[in-house]
Amino acid sequence: MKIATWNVNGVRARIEAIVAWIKASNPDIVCLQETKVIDKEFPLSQVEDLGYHAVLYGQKMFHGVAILSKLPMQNITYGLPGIQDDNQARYIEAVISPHQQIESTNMYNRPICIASLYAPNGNPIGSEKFLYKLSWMQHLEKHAKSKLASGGMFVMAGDYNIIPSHRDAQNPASWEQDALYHKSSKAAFRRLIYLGFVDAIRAVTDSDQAFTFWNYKSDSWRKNNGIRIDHILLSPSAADNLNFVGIEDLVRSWNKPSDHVPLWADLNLASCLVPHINHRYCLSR
DNA sequence: ATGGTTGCGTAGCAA
Repeated sequence: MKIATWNVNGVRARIEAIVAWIKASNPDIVCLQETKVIDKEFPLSQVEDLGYHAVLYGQKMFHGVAILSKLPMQNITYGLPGIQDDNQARYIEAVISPHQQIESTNMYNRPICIASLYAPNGNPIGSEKFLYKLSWMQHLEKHAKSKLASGGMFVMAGDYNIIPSHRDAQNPASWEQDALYHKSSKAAFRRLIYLGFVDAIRAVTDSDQAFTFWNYKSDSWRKNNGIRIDHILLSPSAADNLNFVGIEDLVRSWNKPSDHVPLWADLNLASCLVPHINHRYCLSR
């Protein structure tokens, strides 16, 4: 199961590129961020024509997240749990794989929970926006901890707006006064890792060139002045089934690109098949 | 570089 994430910077401006990329990449699940559109104006028919279901959590002008999936989705959560009176559409979560029986066996697929998130940018440092970024990350940590407690497969994909380490920027020094690279931001990301998540990219490479974002300004793409701020975090049971990880960086060279590129992780869910349990006593870990 | 670019929506903010 190929799970992709892409901050598209405006789904209406990007729909042609999204359709072309989906046809080329054929993901099973797509987490979108910065759709910048209310739900009724989302270009739904164009993704449905490609065979995807969609769940949407958008708002006017800013932010906005969505999940597209070839399989139907259940138990949708709109907004990051625990944030009161949040007026920013930055989180949506859905459960996929409805315990389908595999043909002519008694094996079933385990459900997998997918989150599409768009964490706050937080600039400038010291502002209300910065405090909101750190607060939002605290709520994410709390929610993620409760999700891990179940032991089920959980994948958090999206734009975290955090550069985790010096390896994740072409020019780390230029980010030192930026909220994306502030020590409190990096600490918030590490706390997610400490919970037990696996950073999908770092499971497969130590490369210092694994960027997902290049600023529109100052010719950043041509100079490869990039950063890695889009991440796929895998719960332990999801990470156990990780096959491949990829960054579709060439999408950045397309006409009218987003400033972010798609990132994906492929899980071998065939190895996640579980027998249908009929026993009276069933031990879980 | 107190800048540089893009999307949304049509001024100026957010990134």
